[in-house]
Amino acid sequence: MTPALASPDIGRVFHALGDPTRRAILDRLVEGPSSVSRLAEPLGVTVTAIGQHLQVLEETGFVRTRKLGRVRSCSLDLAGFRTVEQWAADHRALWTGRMDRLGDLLAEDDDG
Amino acid sequence: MTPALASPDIGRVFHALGDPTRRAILDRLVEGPSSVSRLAEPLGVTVTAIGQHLQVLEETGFVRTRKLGRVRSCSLDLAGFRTVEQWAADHRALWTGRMDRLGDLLAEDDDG
DNA sequence: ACGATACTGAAGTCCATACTTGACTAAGAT
DNA sequence: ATCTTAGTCAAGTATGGACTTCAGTATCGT
Repeated sequence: MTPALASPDIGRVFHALGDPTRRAILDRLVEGPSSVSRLAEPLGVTVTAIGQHLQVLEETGFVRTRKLGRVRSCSLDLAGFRTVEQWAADHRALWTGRMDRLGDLLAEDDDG
Repeated sequence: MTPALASPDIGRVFHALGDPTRRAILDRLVEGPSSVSRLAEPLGVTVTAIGQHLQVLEETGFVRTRKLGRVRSCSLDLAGFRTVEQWAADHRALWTGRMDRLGDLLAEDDDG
């Protein structure tokens, strides 16, 4: 629904992906949903730290969580991923288009 | 040569894009090459700061610079952009594929 | 030669943030 | 009821990084 450039904060999205622990969480969630403590286990950090990362990942659309009993189940959310893809699509036209035109211009200097 | 997932420092690439000043530099360079001081002017930071950002952007493949006389000419480099696109392509298969299978398995309830 | 311009390097400041600990609540197990 | 497990909240620490100033170096204009 939200059009490409209306993406609220692409900076927060990139910032979220800039952290190795958060990327590790996402890698783990590709395998399927997980609880907070099971996410923490292999990463060598406390569950508190994971909770903080999860908040960032939720706010940026990479993770969705739901609390069932005392366990919080975390799963991938594709919204954040689509934000990145949309950014790439927008900037592909902008960046490569401009670069191609530059190439055209430089190649055409025999055409007065 | 090296396939997608071998990209060593995707973290550095995302970190580079996470900063608003660096994204502003890239936006400016879409218009064409620029000197360091001309990049600094509209951004309200010192040329030293721009120089530091340029180093990050060069190391992550977003900017190429060449020094001509006393002026450093900065232009867009598509390598960094392609790194992001490649990451998106790899994770599209991984993420959406897995999500689709999950959807098949669970026929899950969808909010939203 | 002289001054102005364009940048660079070292060093320091300051704030964001990734992490911790410890006290707490809530839910399941016995 | 009690103990244990799963997670949360509030502070606090500490390291990284975005930025500055100041002192250079090199190049250009006159």
